[in-house]
Amino acid sequence: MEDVLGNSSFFANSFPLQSIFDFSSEGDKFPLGFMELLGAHDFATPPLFDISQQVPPPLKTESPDAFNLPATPNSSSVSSVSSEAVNDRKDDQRKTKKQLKPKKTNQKRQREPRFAFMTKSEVDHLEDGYRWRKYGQKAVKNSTFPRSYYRCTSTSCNVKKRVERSFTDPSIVVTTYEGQHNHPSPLMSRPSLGGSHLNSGISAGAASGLPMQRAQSHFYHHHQQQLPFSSTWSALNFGHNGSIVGQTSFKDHGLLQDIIPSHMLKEE
DNA sequence: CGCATTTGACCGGCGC
DNA sequence: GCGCCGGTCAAATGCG
Repeated sequence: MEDVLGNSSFFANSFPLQSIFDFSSEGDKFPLGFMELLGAHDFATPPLFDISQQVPPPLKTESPDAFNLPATPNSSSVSSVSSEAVNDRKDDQRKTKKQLKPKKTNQKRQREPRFAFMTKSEVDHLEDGYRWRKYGQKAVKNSTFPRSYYRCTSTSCNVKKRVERSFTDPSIVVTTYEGQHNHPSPLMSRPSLGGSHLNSGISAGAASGLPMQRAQSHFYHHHQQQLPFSSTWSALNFGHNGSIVGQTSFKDHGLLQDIIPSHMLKEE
């Protein structure tokens, strides 16, 4: 499971993404090309394509910056802004659920920043250095494949991810991360996983607590940090025949031209 | 025995 | 107001 990254990486379909996350209404294509989505550019423009389509800007007193880092690595002391909010709400919800006590939280559901990526893989659950527990599975509308919901097993870490196969290309797995790890990867110390590139690459992120967080800001979420993206991704060992679709050269259009539909590129 | 997965039920948000 | 849908819970079950 080492040399999987060479497994024909390319920006395969972009349509599945579009349909899945509906960045924009179908008619309008992307306001930004996929390149921007990947953070290849500095998109200073706000939520043109928030995958969580709900971004309620004025609801909380969170500045975009605060939103950017709901659970900062340093604030792993848990009590950080939005992540905590989510936790509270969930806890509340869980408790009240059985007792049918509908406590109306006035505020809209506050979501963690999310980012998604596509991976060409035969297996659904890709190894990304963290341990995940599956907590749900749902059938996806317009797709024959179910969507699986995972949560980080680390107690204080409420990072979630959902995994589903692309409807249009079953060989592609779409993984959406939500939230940020406030702990280093539990698997990093495992020698078995310690591919050299994994170790070296991920350590930078892990040192700060979260390898994923960097990539996160570069992806679909509209807040961004200037951090090395590709190294992070390559650092992640998406084992099991997995290869990040689009991990490769996004600095120029190269591959993209072949794969991304014209309407994507013409927007630039 | 402890942990992960499965799966049906439940809940809230949203569109009509 | 109602129904649909996405997301989550938690009991039951499986597995190492």
